Amino acid sequence: MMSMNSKQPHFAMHPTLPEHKYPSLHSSSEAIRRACLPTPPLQSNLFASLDETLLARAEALAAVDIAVSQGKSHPFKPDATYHTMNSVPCTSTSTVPLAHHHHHHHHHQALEPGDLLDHISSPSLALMAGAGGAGAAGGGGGPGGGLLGGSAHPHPHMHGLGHLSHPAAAAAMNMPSGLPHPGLVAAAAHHGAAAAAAAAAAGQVAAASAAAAVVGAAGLASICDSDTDPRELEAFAERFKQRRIKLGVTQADVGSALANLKIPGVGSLSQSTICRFESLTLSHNNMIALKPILQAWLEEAEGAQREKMNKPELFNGGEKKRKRTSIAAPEKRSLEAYFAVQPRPSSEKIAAIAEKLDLKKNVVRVWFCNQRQKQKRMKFSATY
DNA sequence: ATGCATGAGTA
DNA sequence: ACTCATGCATA
Repeated sequence: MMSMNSKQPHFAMHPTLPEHKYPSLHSSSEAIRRACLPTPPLQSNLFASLDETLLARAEALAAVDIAVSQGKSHPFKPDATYHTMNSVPCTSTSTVPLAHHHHHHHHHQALEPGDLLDHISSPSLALMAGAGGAGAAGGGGGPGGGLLGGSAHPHPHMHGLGHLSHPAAAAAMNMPSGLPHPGLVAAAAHHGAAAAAAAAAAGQVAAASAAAAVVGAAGLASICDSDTDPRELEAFAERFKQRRIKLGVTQADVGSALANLKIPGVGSLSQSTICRFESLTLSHNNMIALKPILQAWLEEAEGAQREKMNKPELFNGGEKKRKRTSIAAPEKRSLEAYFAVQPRPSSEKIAAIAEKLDLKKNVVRVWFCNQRQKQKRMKFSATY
């Protein structure tokens, strides 16, 4: 009832970063991408009118899939696992069997910050938080290792970066003309002040200052064209990974060590995010936002390493685990079929699909959201 | 490495 | 209700 809630992941204490940097390179790619992926008005209209037909077709396919798979190997509902979170009761037409609330907990996986943090004057230790521990790169050992978030509280969620590039992305995506305002954007990209101004104009004041702070404090290079060049990003990602490995630190280690950089507005990141950065499976803007930070860490870590090596600290951790919903292959194929005809189904359609597939509406909705996000990932941007 | 999920900020 | 950045859990 009063579940204080286990661990709301994000805290988002700070807003976004307003970097509207639009190198011609980038914008054109984005424009192209947008022109291709999203359904043009024409198609939209078609769907609007033929929607039922198409949907029916997709459903038919889905139905077949389901029938087949059910006959083969799909005796139970895919909803087997359901996370505890407050995943909304979902008025799902599905009977909502029983979401076993396995309640929350408080991640106390972190070690005693007070003790350690008090001593982390030495960069090596701080920057390499838990290095040598988990083999995240090998298979996952998540951040369970330890989060020395700059924050002293139990929640390991200290997204420092927050939504660094929201505005930029949003602006980009919402710019139907394809080519936004290169001038303004470009300028913003080159000057912190300009960026702030531009952001302010856009209504992202806080974000602007945050961005400026980040750049300044870290001594990170200002956002330049080269930073937005996909090829540069790719090259950096590769260099980063190699040097990271050379340092003997895992992706998870890097993520937690970021908090020790003490860059205003920058907290720790997960192994997932570091992994995605290295594999370019993040949005273009996300890559651009993270690059300077990871670069700063890399430099610090390398400097600290040759300076001195430290003794390992122990951390513990370990608490609750939430379950992850797993959508069975047949259902997934059906969803893909629907997605093909309508990437953005209405709430009603989502509900209908959910019912047909015997999945919770929320699960279906999220699946579509994630599917859309996937299309936008750098790797497959096909912009270059 | 990736699938499913949360949440802030927006529209 | 969506987008985006991110994360936990897991293959």
